[in-house]
Amino acid sequence: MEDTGWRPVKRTRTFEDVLAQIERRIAEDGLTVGDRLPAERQLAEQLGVSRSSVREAMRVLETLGVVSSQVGRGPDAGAVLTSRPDSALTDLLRLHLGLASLEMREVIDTRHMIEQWAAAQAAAAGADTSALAAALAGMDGARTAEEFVEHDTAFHCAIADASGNRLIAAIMRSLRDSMRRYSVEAVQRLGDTSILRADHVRILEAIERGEADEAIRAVSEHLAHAYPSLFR
Amino acid sequence: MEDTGWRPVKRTRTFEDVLAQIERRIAEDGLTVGDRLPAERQLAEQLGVSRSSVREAMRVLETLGVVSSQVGRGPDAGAVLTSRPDSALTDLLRLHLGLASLEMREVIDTRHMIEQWAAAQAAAAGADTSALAAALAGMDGARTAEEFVEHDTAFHCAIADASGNRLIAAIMRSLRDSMRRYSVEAVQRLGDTSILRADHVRILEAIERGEADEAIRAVSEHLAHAYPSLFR
DNA sequence: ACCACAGTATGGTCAGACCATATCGAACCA
DNA sequence: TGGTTCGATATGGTCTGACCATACTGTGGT
Repeated sequence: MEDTGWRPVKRTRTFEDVLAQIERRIAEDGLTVGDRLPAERQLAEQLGVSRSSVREAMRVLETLGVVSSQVGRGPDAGAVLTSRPDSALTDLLRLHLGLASLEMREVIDTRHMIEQWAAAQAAAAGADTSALAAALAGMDGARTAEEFVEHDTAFHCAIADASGNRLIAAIMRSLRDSMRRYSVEAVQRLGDTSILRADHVRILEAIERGEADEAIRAVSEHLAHAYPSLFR
Repeated sequence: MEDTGWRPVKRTRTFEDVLAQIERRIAEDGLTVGDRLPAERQLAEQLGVSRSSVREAMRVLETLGVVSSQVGRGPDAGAVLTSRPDSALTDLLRLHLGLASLEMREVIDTRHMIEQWAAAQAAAAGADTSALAAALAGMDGARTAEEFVEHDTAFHCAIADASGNRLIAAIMRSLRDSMRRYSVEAVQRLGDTSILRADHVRILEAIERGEADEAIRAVSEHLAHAYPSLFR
């Protein structure tokens, strides 16, 4: 017997339909950050699906950092459109590192690339360096490796922020978050952080003076100092 | 009356607990790609939660590209650990672009950065260029802008693959996916693709000859040709 | 050795209930 | 008039239990 009809190669799950509908509404209605989505029950009725399916779609959107759900009542309750790609990227990196489908080496190389680029951009753009100086001061006051790394992270994320590219900045934050433990160990192994401090000052001054090439060199040498075992 | 106890500042939802438990088991049991998670009902019973909560956790893991669920019965059924960060990143970018919380300019600048780096790495590592050549041939045979862009994407992703860094490669694929429509329009506006072809050949040869600096220059000039409106 | 078919484990979906939380609003009191 | 209290209500969070669709498993017959 001949089979004239098509069989769908890939089933479409209900929550995927819901996702598509929500995405369509975002595009068509021009929704943006701060706007509210309909309530779960309402959305379920509108789309003719169960609330469970709507909830699964919400979970996806929340995971991707696109909505944030609050309970209760009032203007702030419900699912609100947000823009938090950072935690999504952080979760992504952490889980894939945990699965050993990514290696720390790859994360650090990526960070190296981003940081050079961001420092050069910041220098070329004559970016504000007050956040960098503040982080530097924080490192000077740090009394544990954890504290030091916290402010060190702030310093390097501030460079990414200064580049003016929000995607780069988000990736940078996620990279730093996911390698935090590793960084603490690296600082503890290093013991003396005075070399790192000199590197930071050099980076800061290069950006302040608008010297992009020098900023790139400074970043590169800084990473070689911080993670000597990874550089050939 | 004094309140001696702490009130949790942030409620913990059940599915977040489930996520943490699954992540812990992945780490403790050393689970990796290809291993199976317990069935939803079984997991729910083990953790003392409802199946709904387990399912919401699964949806999150699936969104992050860490598990893949198949229905049915047998060794391939159920939730299997995978490593597909690409679609997660693609969804992330697409949604945030849709919310106007990211601009195409930022995506293209990021691509510029990655591509320079990847080309330099590939050149320095003496990477295999057969995939690049194949993509080049595909572009020559393309008869529509869509077809051209498809092979063009393959070419540039092959550069990222050749860098040997899977994180970079995944980001590259996502960037290209999310800017696909934009690329097609750019090619249509351009009309003649012979300049792009010359650029591609130049990039390919630079990588083959191991000339990292020339590869960087070639990539940079190529992007300036492809998106003239974005370059100062 | 092959094939047909019932059994079963799996995810997918639904309906309906109840809970916790936060606001709103009306009634009440000063 | 102003404030306070407290019930109503809208929201997400969770659970239960059912049923469906799918795809393998095993059994029994040929």
